[in-house]
Amino acid sequence: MTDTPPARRAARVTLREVAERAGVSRSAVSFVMNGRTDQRLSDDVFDRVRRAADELGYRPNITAQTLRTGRSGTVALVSDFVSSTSFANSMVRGAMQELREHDTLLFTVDTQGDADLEDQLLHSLLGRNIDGVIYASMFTRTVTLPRVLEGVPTVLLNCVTVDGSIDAVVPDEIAAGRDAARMLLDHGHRDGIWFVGDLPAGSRGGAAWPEWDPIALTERLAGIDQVLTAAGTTLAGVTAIDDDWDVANGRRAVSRMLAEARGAPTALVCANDALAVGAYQALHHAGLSVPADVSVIGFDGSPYARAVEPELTSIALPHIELGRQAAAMLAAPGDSPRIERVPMPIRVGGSVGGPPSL
Amino acid sequence: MTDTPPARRAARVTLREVAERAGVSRSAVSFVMNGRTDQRLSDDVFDRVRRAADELGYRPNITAQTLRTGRSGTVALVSDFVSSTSFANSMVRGAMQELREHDTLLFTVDTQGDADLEDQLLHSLLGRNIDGVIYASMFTRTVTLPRVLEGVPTVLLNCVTVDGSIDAVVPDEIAAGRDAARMLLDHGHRDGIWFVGDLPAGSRGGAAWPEWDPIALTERLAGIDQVLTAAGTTLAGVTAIDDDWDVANGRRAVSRMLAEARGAPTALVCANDALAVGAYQALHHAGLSVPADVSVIGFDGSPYARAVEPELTSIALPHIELGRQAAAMLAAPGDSPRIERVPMPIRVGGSVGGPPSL
DNA sequence: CTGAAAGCGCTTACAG
DNA sequence: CTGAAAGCGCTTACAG
Repeated sequence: MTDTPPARRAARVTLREVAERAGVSRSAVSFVMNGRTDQRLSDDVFDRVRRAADELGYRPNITAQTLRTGRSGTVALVSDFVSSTSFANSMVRGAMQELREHDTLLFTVDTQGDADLEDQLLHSLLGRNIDGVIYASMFTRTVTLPRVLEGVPTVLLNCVTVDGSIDAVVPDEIAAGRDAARMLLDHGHRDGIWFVGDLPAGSRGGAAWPEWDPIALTERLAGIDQVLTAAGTTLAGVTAIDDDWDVANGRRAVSRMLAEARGAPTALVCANDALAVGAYQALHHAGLSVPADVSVIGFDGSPYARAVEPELTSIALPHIELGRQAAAMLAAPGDSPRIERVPMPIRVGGSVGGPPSL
Repeated sequence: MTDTPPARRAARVTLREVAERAGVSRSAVSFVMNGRTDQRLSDDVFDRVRRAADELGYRPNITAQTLRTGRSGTVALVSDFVSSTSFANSMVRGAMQELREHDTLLFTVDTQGDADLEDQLLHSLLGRNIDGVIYASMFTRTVTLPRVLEGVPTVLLNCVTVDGSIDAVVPDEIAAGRDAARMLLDHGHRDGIWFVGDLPAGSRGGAAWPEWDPIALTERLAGIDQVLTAAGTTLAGVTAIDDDWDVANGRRAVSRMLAEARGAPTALVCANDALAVGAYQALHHAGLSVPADVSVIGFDGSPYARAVEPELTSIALPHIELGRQAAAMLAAPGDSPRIERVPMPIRVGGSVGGPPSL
C-alpha cells in the first residue's frame, strides 16, 4: 500500500465549505452535524446547514474528529485465530452486529498466538486511537492480558484471566456438561455413560497447543460429574484422545474402547462433534446403531453434526451470542469486573434415545 | 461506545517530547522516524532521536499521520457475509496475512447483502481514510460496484463485475470442473457420470438469494462438459436441487434419482460437499457403497469432506489464496483491470474408484 | 445566540 | 544541514 494515491482525496467536501455555503460559522456546522441542541442554534441555522450539507454531500472526516477528540468509533477484535479460521468465527459476526448499534467499526486482527506479532499489532491499533479491544481466543482458556492493554478498555471473549480481574464473556461449559448428563439420565441411561475425549495423561491443551489450558474440557466434565453424582451414579469410563479432537482419532479411540470395555456403553458424550462423528463410524463398524444401541452427544454445534445420520445431538457453542455480549460489555463499561457465562443451547438431533435394555 | 474515556490518552508520548529530549527540531524527529535518509541528517542526530524515542517509548499517532498524509495504512474487507460466517471466511485470513507484509490493518465489515447498510458502512469507512477496499462475496458471482467506491482503489474478491472493468480474484471454476471430469475419466468412468446440484428450472441463485447469479455452478458444469465432450461422451444426467445445497436435499435428490434413472450411475459429481454427504447417505440406503459401486466427488473442500467414510474427494475453494491475492493486488496497483483465476486444489479422499464393471 | 481562535499530532515545503 | 511555520479537518472553550 505504499504507492497508491490517497482515496478520493480531492473530492471530499469539508466542513468549511458547508459553513460557507450555509453562511454560518464552522462552529455552527459542527454543532448541527453533531446534533448538539444545547447550543440553542436557531431553527433557521439548523435548516440551512442541513441543506448545505446535503447538497454538497458532506461527510465528516472521521480521522480529523478522532485526532481532535481522541475517540475513533473503532474497536479491535484481537485474537489468536478467531477471525482467520472457520471454527469460532461467528464470534466476529456477533461482535459486528452489536457494534453496528453503536456506530462502531471493527478492526480484525489475528496473532497466530505469536506474542511479538501481538505486541506489534496492538501498538499499531493503539496508534490509531481505537476505543477498546475485544481480546478473543479460539478455544475457551485462561490468558494473560498483554501489558500494552493496561488502561485500555478491554473485554475478554471466550477466555478469562486467572484472577478474573478483567471483564469476560465465556460459554457456560459447566451448565453444558450438566445438560448433557441430565438429558441422558432423562432418557433412562445411568451406568453405561462414557466420556470420549480426555487429554492424554500428563498433557494439557492438546498436542497442537501444549501450553494452553482449555477450560472447556474440565468444566464439561465437572458438570457431568455433578449431575451423575447427584443421581447416585458416575461415568462408566473416560477415553483419552491422543492428538487432535478429530474424526479419525475419535473413531480409533471408540473402536479401542468398545473392544476393551467391560460392560457395553449405552451412551457416549464426546468432547466435540468431530470425535462424535468418529464415534458414529466406530459404532457402525462394530455393528451398533445410533441411537438404538448407543446414544451419542457431541459438543460445539458444528457442521459435523448435520453430516451424520441420524443427525447428532450437540451442545452448541453460542459463538454469535458470545461475540455480541462482549461487544455490548465493551460499549457499556461497568465498574466491577464482570464474568458473563453464556448458555450453550442444545441442538437436538436424533442421536439420543433410551438405553437398549429398556 | 459513547461514554468510554479515550484509551490511554494521557499516557501517550508525542513527537514534540522526543524532539525536546533529543534536543532537535520536530522535523528532524519526523525524518528519523520515517527513515528519510534523503534529508542528510547527521548520524549523531539519528542516534539521539532513536535513543530518545526508545527511552520515552514513543509511538507515532497514526491518526495524526493519516490526517496529514491522507493515507491510513488501513484497508476494508467489505462483503455480504464473508467475515460473519464460517464458510468462505478463510478469505479474511489470506487477506490479513498478505496485508501484514504491507503493515496494513484490516477493517472487516459485513453488509448482509443490504444495500443501504452497505452504503452507510462504506461512507463510514471512507470517512476514516481507508486506503482501499476488498469487495468480497461469499459465493462466486457477479456484482455491481457501489457508486461510492468510484475512485477508491478496489479489488473484487470472489466476484466480478459484468464488464470485467475492476480488478478481481476468483476461483478457477472451469478448470475445477475439468479436473473433476478428467479424474473420473482417468478412473475409467465414461457414460454413467451424473451431476447433482443443478438449480430448479427457471430459478437463479438458489432460493435464499434469488437475485444472485452464482457463476460457480455454470462454470463447473462448463468445465465438465468440455472434458466429457472432448472424450466423446456426455453427462448421463443432471439432478436439480430444490432449495439449499444441504445434506437433506442431497439425500432426497439422489434417492429419487436412483429410483428413476435408467442405467445405474457409476459416478456422481456433486455441486458441493454437503450434497455429496447427502449422496453418500442415499447410496448407503440403496445398498450401494462408495467407491466400489459409485464414485463421488464434491466441491468446496469443507469439513463435510472429512465427516464421511471413506473421506470425500473434493475440489477445494482456495479461500486463503483468494484472500491473499486480492490483498496483494490491492497493494500493487496495476493499470489494466486484472482478473486472476486461482486454481482449486483437489483434496483426494477415498471416494473415487473405477466403475463397478471394470 | 454566533464567530474567531486554539489545538489535536503529525508532515513537508520553505527559509535560513 | 536544521528549524519555524503552515496546514490536514475537525471540536470546543471562550469572547463578544
